[in-house]
Parts: sequence; structure tokens; C-alpha cells
Amino acid sequence: MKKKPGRPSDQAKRQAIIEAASLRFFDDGFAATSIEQVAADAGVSKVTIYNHFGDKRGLFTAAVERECEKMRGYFSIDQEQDGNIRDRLQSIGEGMIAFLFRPEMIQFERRIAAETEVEPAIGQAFLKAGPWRMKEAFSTFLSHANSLGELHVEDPLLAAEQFAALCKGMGDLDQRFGLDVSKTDRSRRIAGAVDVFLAAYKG
Amino acid sequence: MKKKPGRPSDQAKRQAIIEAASLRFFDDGFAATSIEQVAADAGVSKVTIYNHFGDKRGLFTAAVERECEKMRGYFSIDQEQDGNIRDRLQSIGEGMIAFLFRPEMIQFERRIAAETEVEPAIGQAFLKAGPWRMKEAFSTFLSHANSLGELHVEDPLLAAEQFAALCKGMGDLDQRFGLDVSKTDRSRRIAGAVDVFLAAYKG
DNA sequence: GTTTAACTGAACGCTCTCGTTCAGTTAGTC
DNA sequence: GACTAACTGAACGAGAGCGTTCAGTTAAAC
Repeated sequence: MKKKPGRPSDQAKRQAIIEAASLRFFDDGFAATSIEQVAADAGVSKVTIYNHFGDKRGLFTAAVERECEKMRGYFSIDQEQDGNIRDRLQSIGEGMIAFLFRPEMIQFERRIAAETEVEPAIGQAFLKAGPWRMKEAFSTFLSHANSLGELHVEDPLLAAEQFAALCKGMGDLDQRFGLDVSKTDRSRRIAGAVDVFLAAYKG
Repeated sequence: MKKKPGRPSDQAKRQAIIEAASLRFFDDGFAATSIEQVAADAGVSKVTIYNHFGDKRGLFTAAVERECEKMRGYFSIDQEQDGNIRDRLQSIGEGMIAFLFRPEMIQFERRIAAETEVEPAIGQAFLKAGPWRMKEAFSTFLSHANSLGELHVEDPLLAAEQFAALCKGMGDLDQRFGLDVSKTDRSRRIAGAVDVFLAAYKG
């Protein structure tokens, strides 16, 4: 199997390159990032990057994959929490917003959206790793609450979307277009989301 | 007042430049657009562009302003429609989504978001001309419905955000990341939005 | 030790676009 | 017609970054 002769490729270097590339790409953007800069950051020769990833797009794709991989770890909603349904919704909403409104996340989404134009697969990969995964996780939570009679939800996937959307409100727009959303604004939206959601779905 | 000697600057050319620049900038992006291309499109010399707008950013800013100006015309919600409140909400939701989910709008938002990083004022200008304006308009509609007793809304601005967010659901993400959202998906979300909204706010 | 292939550093060709310069033309005002 | 300033076309300088090449070094396998 592994009877490849010659010096083996250095996986630690490969990882260092992807790491450095992620930082640059998602901080500065695809066009504004130079391969030479990434090489310098990773402590590696430029040629090594081309050997590993072929070209700039190849490197970007690898960086996106790694970032999506990271993201997959984040979504898990405890099905068996205690506290009443109202409090649980509240805390789930807070967690979601805290996660989504981080500046790095906003920035990352901007980059992905921009590159989706030229490479639609990138957008899809992000959707699967992020939003859709979150929606699935939350909708199973809702199904569970439904079967316990705490909620009365007929379409858990739709309801999951609705709750997430209510929590964001128009705050995601403010964030994307450069404004900070204060803690109190976030709380107001989340509280309002819980109110509306329960008014519609209380069991 | 207007006693400027010499050949007057050609306002028709100026408009043609902005027009051409808008197309290129919002189709291809800021970096990918070359001044020479814009000059060719507008049937104008490159020097003329520099005389009018100083540099590339100046031209971009002018294009954004023009586009925001256009957008301001679009938001008006008839306060005195007939039909019950349910039908009116439905049709407002449909109008909103049809407007927001146009590919040109998605594209425009991507560009603005990208440039907001380097020029925060651009993001603010967009928010004021677009989302905030829409929110205002819809919230006065809600206030009106409230005073008629059709709805019971205590915080019209929050409720306006909620309705808009419910209509979008996660469809705006799908759009931004390269997927088409089908007519039926949109309708399902809008219908769901009306249901939830009325459950919470029916007078 | 020999072989094979990954890595390095530096240099190079290439292309692209911004922004400028300049001589010459054109469109209005006095 | 004289004046002034906007416009044109073409050329240029300058910088940046991609991707390649090459001679030389290093790390593993046999």
C-alpha cells in the first residue's frame, strides 16, 4: 500500500498552509490574499503550496472545507434539558444568536457568499455544514417537545426556520452591513421570538 | 452664479458613466471591474471618468448612491387596502419576498456587504435606503391595523421585523448561497408566516 | 550508500489595471 | 473670432501577484 519511494510529503506543513490560508482568506478576502503571504505565514516555500493545492482556488477550497468541518462540531441541542419550554427556547435562541453574530462568522459568510458566484459548490457545502445542519438539529428538538405535548408543531422544519428567523429579526442585516447589534437589542428580539413562537405553537 | 467660462461638463455623459459602472460593479464586483471597461461601455474616455469621480472608489460610491436612490422609490404599503387582515398580510409578504429575492438584489447585497468592510458608510447608506425604510413603512401599516383593532401590536417595529423575518425564513440563506428557492417554498413560508403572526397578534 | 521525491529560495515571464501625462479637438461663453 | 475648459486617444510608469523554472538540499525507503 504505502510503498511510495522517496521523501514523503509533510502533512504538518500541509496543515500549517491550510491554517494560514484560512486566516488570510477569511480576514482579507480571496483576491486580497497573496500566495506569497500565505507561504510566509505558514513558514513554507511558495512552490510547496502549488505542489499541494495546484492553484489558488484549490487552496481556497481546501480552506473552506476545513472551516466547514470545524463548524459541524458546533450543533448539538440537548434534548433532555430541564426547565420549562419557554426557558429552553430562550436559551437555545441565545446560543444561536451568539454563535451566528460573531464577527468571524459574519466575515466568513461574506466570503462564502462572494465566492459562491464563481463556484456554486462552495455555497452548497456551507449550507449543508451550517444552516441546514442547525435547522435539522432544532427541528428534532421541536419534534421531541411535540411528542411530549409541550408544543403543538405540525411542520417541525418550517417551525425551526421560523424560530431562527424570529431570533435574528433584522439584526443579521445590521451585522452584515457593518453595525454592531447591542446585547439589549439581541435580548429584545429573542424574547419577542419566544413570545410569538409560543403564541403560535404552545401545546 | 453660472458664469463659468469654458465648455460645460456633460451631464449626460456623467449619467452614462454611472449607469455603466453600476452594471459592471454589481454584476462583476468592485475588483473585477476595470475603469477602461466602464469607459468603453459608457462611450467615454477614461480620463473623463477620472475628471468626474477622482478615482475608482469615488465612482463606486456614486454608483451605490444612485442604486440606493432607485430603491427608495419601491417601498410604499397601501394603508387603505380592502380585504381582511389575513389576505393583506399575505399579499404584503408576497410583495416583499418577490422584491428581496430577485437575483439582482441578492447580487447587490453581496457587493454592498463586501465593500462595507472597507467603507462602513456604504453599508449604512444601504440599510437606511432599504431594510430600515421597509421596516418603517410596514410598522406604520401595523400601527394602523392596531388602531383599527384588527391586530393587537404593542411594539410595531419589533413586529415588523418579525413578520419580514418569518417570510424570509431561511430562504434568504439559500438564495445568498446560490440556490434557487421555488415558488412553492416561498408560498409555504409566507403562509406559515401569516399563520404564526396572526396567532401572536390577532386583535 | 543509493534512489526517489518533497522541499527551498530566488529569479523570471506574464498579464492586468490603476492612475497620469500630453497634444490635439470640441463645445460652449463674451 | 477669442477664450476657456471639458473631452479624446494613445502612450506610459508603476506595482502587484500568479504560476513556473531550476539548481540545490533534505528526508525517507531499500
